[in-house]
Amino acid sequence: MKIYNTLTHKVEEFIPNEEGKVKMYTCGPTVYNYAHIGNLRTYIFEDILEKTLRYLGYEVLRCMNITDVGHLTSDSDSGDDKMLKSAKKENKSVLEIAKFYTEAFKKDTEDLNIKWPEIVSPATENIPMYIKIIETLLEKGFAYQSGGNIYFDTSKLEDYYQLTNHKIDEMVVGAREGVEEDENKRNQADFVLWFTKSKFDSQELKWDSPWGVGYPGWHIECSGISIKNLGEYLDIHCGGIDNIFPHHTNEIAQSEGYLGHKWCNYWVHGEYLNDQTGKMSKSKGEFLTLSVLKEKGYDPLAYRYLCLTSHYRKQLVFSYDILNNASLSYQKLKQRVQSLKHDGTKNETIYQEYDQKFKACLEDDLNTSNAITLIYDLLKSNVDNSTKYALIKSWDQVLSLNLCEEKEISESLKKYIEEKIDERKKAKEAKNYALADQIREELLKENIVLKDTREGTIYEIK
RNA sequence: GGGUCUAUAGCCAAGUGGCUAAGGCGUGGGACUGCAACUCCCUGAUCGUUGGUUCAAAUCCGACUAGGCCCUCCA
Repeated sequence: MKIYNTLTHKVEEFIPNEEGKVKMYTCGPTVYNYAHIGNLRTYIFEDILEKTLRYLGYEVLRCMNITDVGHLTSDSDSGDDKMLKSAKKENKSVLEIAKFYTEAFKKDTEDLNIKWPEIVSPATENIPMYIKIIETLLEKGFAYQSGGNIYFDTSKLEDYYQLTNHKIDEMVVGAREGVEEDENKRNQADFVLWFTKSKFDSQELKWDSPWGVGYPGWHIECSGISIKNLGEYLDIHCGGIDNIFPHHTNEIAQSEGYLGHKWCNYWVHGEYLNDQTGKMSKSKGEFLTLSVLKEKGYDPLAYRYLCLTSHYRKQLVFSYDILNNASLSYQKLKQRVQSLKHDGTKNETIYQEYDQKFKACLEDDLNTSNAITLIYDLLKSNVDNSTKYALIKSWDQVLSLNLCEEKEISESLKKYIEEKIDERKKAKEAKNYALADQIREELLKENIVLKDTREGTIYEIK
C-alpha cells in the first residue's frame, strides 16, 4: 500500500519492519474537555488506516495514550496546566476529570464506529518509563538540568527539524501570543522532559524522581508509552498535523536519543476540520461536539461518511450545509444497500474483481472518496444483488458505516404494520382515499414510512 | 519573516500528461402514483488568473491572486 510519509515528504510504498505485521502508535486525546468533531476527524482517519491494513492482511498492533497530566500551554513553567485548570473550574480532582472525559471520548468513538486500540494507556501510569528514558538521555548527554527542570538539548542532534524543514535562524520565538521565553534553556528549541518545581497553587499529581518531586513534560509520554508497549521499532506514528511541530519533532529527538537508532519509519498526519473562521479549537471556547450533532438529529455515521468522502490530507471546512448533504447521501446509500434482496451467495469471479478495485482505492494513500464511489458504481452495475451485498458487507469492515445493518423488528410490530397495510389497501380499493391517507399518516408518526412500489406496498422503519 | 498546503459545476468531491473531466447531493424536466413519498430516465464545468514546456496540460514548470495551517496549547 502507498501512504504519504511526512518524514520524506512524499507518498511511499509502505513496508513494515516485520513482514505482515504493523506496529502503530496514535496520539490520543488530552482529557480535560470533550472532543470536538475536528478532533474526531483524526481518529476516523486513523481508524480507516488501521482497518485498511487489516483488510489487506496485516496483523496490526495499535497503541494510544491518554494525556491526563502535564499538558502545559508552554514549556516555560509559567503556563497553565490544562488538566488542573479544568479540574479547578469543575471542582473535581484531576483524575476525576480525566476519567470523566476519557469515558466521554470512548462514547464518541463508539458512536462513530471507531475501533478502540488494543492498548490504551494513560500518561500517569507510565512514570517509571519516563524516568528511565530521561536518566538515559542525561547519561548520554542529550539532556541537562537547569533551573530545577530537565531539558532536552536539541543542539546535540544533527537533524532536529527533519519533519518540518524549519530553519533554526528563521524561527520566530513567541510567534504565538502568550508564549514566553524560558531563560533556563540553552537553546531556543530545547524542551522540558521533567519539571521539579511548580508555580501552580495545587499541582495534584506529582511523583518522586532522581531529580526531585515533580511531573513529566508533555512530549515524553508518547515516547515512553510507545516504546514500552510497541518496542524499539515502530512502523507508523499518526496524529493531527498540528502535532508535527513541536510534539512529534520532540518525540523523534528524545526517542532516537534514548534508543540510539532510528525509531519510526512512517509518520502519517491528518488534516484539520475547519469552520468558517479557520481552525476549530478548544481554546476558542465554543466548539462542536458529537453530542451537539446528535441533539440536532444527525446520525454520527453521517459525519463519518462526510469525512470519508473527503481525503484525510485535505482540509475540510465544516458547515451544516455539507453535513446535510452528506447526511442525505448517506441515508439514501444505506437504503439502497438494505433494499438489495440477497441470499448469501456470490459470484466469486466478480466478487474478486470488485474487491481488488476496492483495495486499490485504499492502497492509494487511503482514497476513501473513490472507495465510496466504487459502491455507487457497483450498485449501478448489472452484478447480481447477492454479490453486490456480499461485497458491500465486506467493504463495510473498513468503512464502518453500518451499510448492511438490518433493523430488528419484533414479530408483533411486523404483524401490526402488515395489518395496517392491508387495511389501507382495502380502503384504496374502495376509493376511500381519506382513510388510506390517514393510515399512512398514522404510521408515519410512528416512524414507519410506507412506499407503494410495483410489487406492492413496502415499509421502512426510520 | 521562514516553512507548508490548497484552488475542479449551486454544494461536496475524484482526477498525478492523451478518448466527449468520475461519483454523490441539490436544481429543473419527465415516467410511475388516486395524491404523495420511494424508484427510474433526462438535465450541469472555457478545471483561480497568466506565461511557458509538449504533438498533447485540470495534470509538469514559472509568476500572480485568494485562502488555510505551523513556527513551544489544541487532532
